[in-house]
Amino acid sequence: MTENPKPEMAKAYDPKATEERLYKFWEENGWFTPKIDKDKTPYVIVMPPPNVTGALHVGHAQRIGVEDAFTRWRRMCGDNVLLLPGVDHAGISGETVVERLIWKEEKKTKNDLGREEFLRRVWLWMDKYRDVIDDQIRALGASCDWTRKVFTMDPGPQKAVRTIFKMLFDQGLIYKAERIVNWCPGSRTVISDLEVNMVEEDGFLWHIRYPVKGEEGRYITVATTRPETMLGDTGVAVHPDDERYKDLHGKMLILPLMNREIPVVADEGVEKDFGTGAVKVTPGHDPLDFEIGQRHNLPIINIMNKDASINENGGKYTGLDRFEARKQVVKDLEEQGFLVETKPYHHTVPYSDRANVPIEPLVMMQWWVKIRPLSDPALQAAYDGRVKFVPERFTKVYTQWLENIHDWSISRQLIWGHRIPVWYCRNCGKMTASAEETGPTNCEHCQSADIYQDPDVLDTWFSSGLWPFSTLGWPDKTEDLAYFYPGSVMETAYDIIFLWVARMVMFGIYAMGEVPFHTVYLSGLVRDEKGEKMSKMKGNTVDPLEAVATYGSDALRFTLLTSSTPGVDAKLSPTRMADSRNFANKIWNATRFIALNLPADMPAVPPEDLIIKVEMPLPDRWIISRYHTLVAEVSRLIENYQLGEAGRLIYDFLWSEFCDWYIEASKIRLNSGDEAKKLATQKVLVGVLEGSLRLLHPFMPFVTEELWQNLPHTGEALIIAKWPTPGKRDEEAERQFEALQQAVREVRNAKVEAKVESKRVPAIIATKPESLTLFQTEREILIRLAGIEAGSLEITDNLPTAPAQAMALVTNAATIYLPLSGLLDFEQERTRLGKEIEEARKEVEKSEAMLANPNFVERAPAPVVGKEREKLIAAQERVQKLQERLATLV
RNA sequence: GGGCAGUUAGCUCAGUUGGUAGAGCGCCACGCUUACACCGUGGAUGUCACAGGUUCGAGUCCUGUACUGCCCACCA
Repeated sequence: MTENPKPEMAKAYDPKATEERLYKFWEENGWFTPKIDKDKTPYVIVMPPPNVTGALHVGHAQRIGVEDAFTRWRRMCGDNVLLLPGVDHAGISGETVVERLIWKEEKKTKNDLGREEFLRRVWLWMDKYRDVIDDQIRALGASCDWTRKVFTMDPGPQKAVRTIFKMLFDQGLIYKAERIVNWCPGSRTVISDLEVNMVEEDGFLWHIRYPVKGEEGRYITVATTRPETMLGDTGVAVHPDDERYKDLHGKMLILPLMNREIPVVADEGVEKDFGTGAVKVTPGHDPLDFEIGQRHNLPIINIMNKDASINENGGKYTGLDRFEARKQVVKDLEEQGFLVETKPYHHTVPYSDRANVPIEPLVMMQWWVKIRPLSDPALQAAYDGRVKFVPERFTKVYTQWLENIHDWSISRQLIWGHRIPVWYCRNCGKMTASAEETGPTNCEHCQSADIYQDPDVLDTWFSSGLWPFSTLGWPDKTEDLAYFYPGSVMETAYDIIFLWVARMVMFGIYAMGEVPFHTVYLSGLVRDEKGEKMSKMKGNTVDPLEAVATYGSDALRFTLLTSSTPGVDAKLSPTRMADSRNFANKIWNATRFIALNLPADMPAVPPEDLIIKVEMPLPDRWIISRYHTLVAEVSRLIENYQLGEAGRLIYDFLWSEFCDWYIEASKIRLNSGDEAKKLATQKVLVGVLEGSLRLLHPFMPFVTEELWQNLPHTGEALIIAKWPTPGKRDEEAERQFEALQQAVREVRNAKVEAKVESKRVPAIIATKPESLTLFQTEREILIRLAGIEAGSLEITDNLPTAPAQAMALVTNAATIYLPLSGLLDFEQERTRLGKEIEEARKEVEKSEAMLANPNFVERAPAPVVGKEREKLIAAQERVQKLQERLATLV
């Protein structure tokens, strides 16, 4: 194994000094790379491949943190774990990035270069940049198997794409059709419905009148938000039942500006109550109009070029940009008296998610996936629970979308991407699909060699949908595929359930006959401090590498994991990251304290050796018991995907219980001079800390590994240490220690309240008989932690007369007198006791009321009622003792 | 138009089988106790958005309302 050179422990934790070294240590020892082993259970998370074109943002950091936390947890549980990394070629944005670069440097377009040359350039760019984000993933500590890293344009995934395309094509599930599609004039390609955003805008609703042919002075007034499209109008539609227009059905209108005759048609799709009740029909440029046109056999006139300028069908407007044309059309209509009115109108406009410009609906021939045969099984998988969502509510989001799904347009008019593996025959005109890398040599129908390939490429999400199995070698029957498919958990953000998750399920079932993962864990979005979505344009992004540099990788990860709940957006604040950094430093110093004083031959204390024995000192029994509780809780929470809550529990345990109480208490025995006691204590210190570090490792991999290496241990590394199993608790010890804690807190509190200057105060403790032994045995804890003057401390269960010049502190197990001779202000003490009595009385009243309710006593579970009775008795005793004391102060 | 979340201490948020509200930060007061000032000790602050209901008991379940955010949807 590769050695991990460890320096002396510094006074504060320095992430920079450890992170890179440990990552290398883990990776070089092969712990990220699972070996196929039939006797072990595989656990697989295929990482969502980030786009090559962008650096990682904190959202990625969060997801990678979640993925790696589950991965590390299962690895420690003994599973054969694979976290598979990859990169996506990012279709449109990949192409755009390179286009811009070439334009900037050479003032050339991709058309100037030609397909082959442009592709060559893209590949050059990709080869240079596709490994850049690897370093970021490493910096975040992801324990992924780099030997299996995949790029969506690698030969494997390329083959997978061609293969599934051919399968679907041959079965008629991929087809070509002319339909109205979303054309993005910015990217000059078709995009799918999911890539269209509806953006609210203030626009206008223009009312235009169309003269009725042959009826001088009669018009139909239509309303439109896009007057320029009238150039392509081939009809006007009204509702069949609309009395206003009934006599006009079938009549002809004269289209203004174009002087074309267009018919009035009656169609159910028109809303009578909206606008004027009459709709201009532009089948070439509007989805609804397209349908109406189909129903009434209206001609389709395309008036736009690919860049959304008006084409030769636009009369005098030919060559104008669509927005220029709009102005001009409105102006002309107004001048010619056709414009009735212009109303301001707030509406939604479809924008291209890719280029951030309004899309243009166009009628075009494109490739489609006939989706129902794929979506129905994917739907079924969610219905019957073969695919579960965390949180559960997203199941409905998923199913509702699939229930209403439309065919998927998969062709893109781009160069960069998976090219459609279909060849056209110039001889017979038929199509040949092929999965071969080189394509077919002849038309499969007429054997002609005169064939050429479709120029388009596929939607990026087409290849992404194959990711869970294309990464493992499909369609080849590889060992990886047989062993690691299906995966376990798919972790991603909820905004790509449709774009990605649904398609993986569809393709997974189609190609493999089995769902690609049993659980979909959905992270929320990470927002900035104000709760706004982070984006480069707003400039409010947090660079994970900067956060890592400032606070450390563990701090960033711990913050992201503990400040969020699955599926809920989280705000990232620097103070939270500082908290987490402080936590890392806290456990660093706790370990430093423990490790510093250990004997050289100190044996390892594995968690399974943490067994409570009756002869152990109380603090040992207490902390071990608390530790076992923690193990059980944390394990349960992680199994239920509640990483945040699990992380918080570990934080509280280590900071509050282990550091503040156990370590402080342990100092007594460490300094006692008794070597046997010292060693016994050290064993518990080491054992509990080591076990807790195991629990914390998935959350803070770097510090925990580093600290673990500094403690006595068996095994090579924490990353491959065994996940602890909970042992037996000792509830009696927990109760006793709590009694001690209560006493200590009371004294500390009293000292502050009475403004005692001296560090140590005298005390007399009158215990209940059953607590006498406890207080006597743990005398040193009281002295040290509460700050009691050792020489004066008297512990008895038989105190004939209470000291007069003393504060009296009443706990459940004892009354503690602090004889502050001369310092005690009687008036103040009476007031204090009065307040305490009042508080205790309130408790008594509350409990009494509950217990007086027969319904509560009869119907509530026995333990709940019992607990309430105990509370009542304790409170009553408290009131009584406080009153007695108050009486003596008169 | 349909759907889904959120609304808890000054701030950021936890609170998953309904048992009577927590953490961190911030604030106030102390404190260099030989691991840690990236620290320790103590303290203050909440009709858990609002209105009903179910229940012995509701921050937690049901109904409705308000505000905020998100998703889906072919009203020109």
